[in-house]
Amino acid sequence: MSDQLDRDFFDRPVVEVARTLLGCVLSRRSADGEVAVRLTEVEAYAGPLDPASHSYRGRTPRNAVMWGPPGHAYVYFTYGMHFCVNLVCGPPNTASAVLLRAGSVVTGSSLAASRRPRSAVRDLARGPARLCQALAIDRALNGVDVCGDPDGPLRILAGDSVPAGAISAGPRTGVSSAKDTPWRFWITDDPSVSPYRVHVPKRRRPS
DNA sequence: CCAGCGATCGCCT
DNA sequence: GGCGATCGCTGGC
Repeated sequence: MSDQLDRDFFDRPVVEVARTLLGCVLSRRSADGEVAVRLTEVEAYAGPLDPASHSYRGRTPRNAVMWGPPGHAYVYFTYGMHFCVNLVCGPPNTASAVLLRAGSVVTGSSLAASRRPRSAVRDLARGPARLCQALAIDRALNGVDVCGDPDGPLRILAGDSVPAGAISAGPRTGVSSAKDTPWRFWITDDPSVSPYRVHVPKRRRPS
């Protein structure tokens, strides 16, 4: 078994944290059992100066957790049906966070599959909302400490370190602003990495 | 107060 | 590769 990361891990520049999180393990324990994924794809969001960040327009009730201490989960609801999970990074009060976009299931694959019955194994946590579905992450986990509580419902654990040469970088997915900032990181050629999609603004249906 | 739209996914062709 | 589902945050009025 691997050790839980400590708070200091997150008290660093967000891009460095993002790269280092690749290969680490996110474990979710619930009444049903445990599901854990090895992280294969992440994105860095750098706080109020980053136009793509939820904290860009300042503190709101939704993003309040981003201004809290590092090493906590920021869970948000989007598109009227999906949850996504971030890990808050330091230094404190910089409101930066890493979005966890994809992983491969390493523990509890049958439980994960029961939560996503139509999903192929490689797709169980392939995408930020699928990852939350496979791990049963929802609003109830917003703000939980992932590195300071060994008995917590959501923990981040050390994994095999990923060599720098095995990491790719590119623009963040589905983000309309700052598309020249290569702050999406993934393990090169890993099948659980989500397909890249450029942001396409939606047109309203003509009446 | 409320219209617009998003760090998406799954089903359809 | 296109499109509909579905809801709460945000900012403009």
